[in-house]
Amino acid sequence: MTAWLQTRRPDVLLLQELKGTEFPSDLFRELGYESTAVTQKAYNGVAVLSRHPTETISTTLGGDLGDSHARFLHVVIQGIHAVNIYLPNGNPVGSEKFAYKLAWMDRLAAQMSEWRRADLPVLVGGDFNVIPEDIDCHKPSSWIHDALFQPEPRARYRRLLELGYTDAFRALHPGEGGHFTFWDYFRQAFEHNRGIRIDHFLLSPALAQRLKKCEIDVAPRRLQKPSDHAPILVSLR
DNA sequence: ATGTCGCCTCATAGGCGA
Repeated sequence: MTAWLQTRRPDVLLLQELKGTEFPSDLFRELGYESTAVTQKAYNGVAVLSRHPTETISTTLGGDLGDSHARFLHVVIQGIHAVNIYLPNGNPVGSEKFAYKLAWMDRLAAQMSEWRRADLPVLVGGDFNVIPEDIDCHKPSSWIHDALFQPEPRARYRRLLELGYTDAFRALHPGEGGHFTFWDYFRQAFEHNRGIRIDHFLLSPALAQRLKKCEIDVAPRRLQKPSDHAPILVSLR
């Protein structure tokens, strides 16, 4: 990951699924990045790395004071509200975890609606754990029983777009299938490009106007011991 | 149902979440 960081030198990097309480801030500082991390033991965890000064606005998603999962981090960097999310997976369908996912998405919609009312320049990025459309997976029939593909989370994802947010990748690549950000470790899924597009950047109108480029970098997925996700990059004017 | 990976613990195997 540090090799990738040094090669690509993004201004900002949003990380999800830290899965531990240790975060190597010193390492990233040596590479020129300040870091803000929200962690918990074993599960979840999100962090923002930035080459520019970062102001932390919130480390929790509103709407449920009893929710202690480390899944949300809202910062401001160079006037842009960058919100890093690790949206609940929700499997198995119909479980308490599925209900938590839907409730979390309703809370996110409420928050994103507020930001729209205030007309803030907002970028929400991260692992949404939602396959928005059929073209965002290699074969819909393989996913019909999965929480990431259910009508309810997909309707809630569309609701976020209806609030006025732009799916950065889809806006620049309309109708293009075969572009994924996640492939299972099983059965050589990556080698066969049997994946899903679940990591997204949603941009408020002011930032959507500045959208220049959005690409998925599949190269890290080919390395030894890779993450099951590939990074998605967005460039703004 | 299964496949793989990485974390955790009443730990060196099995459960859990992905």
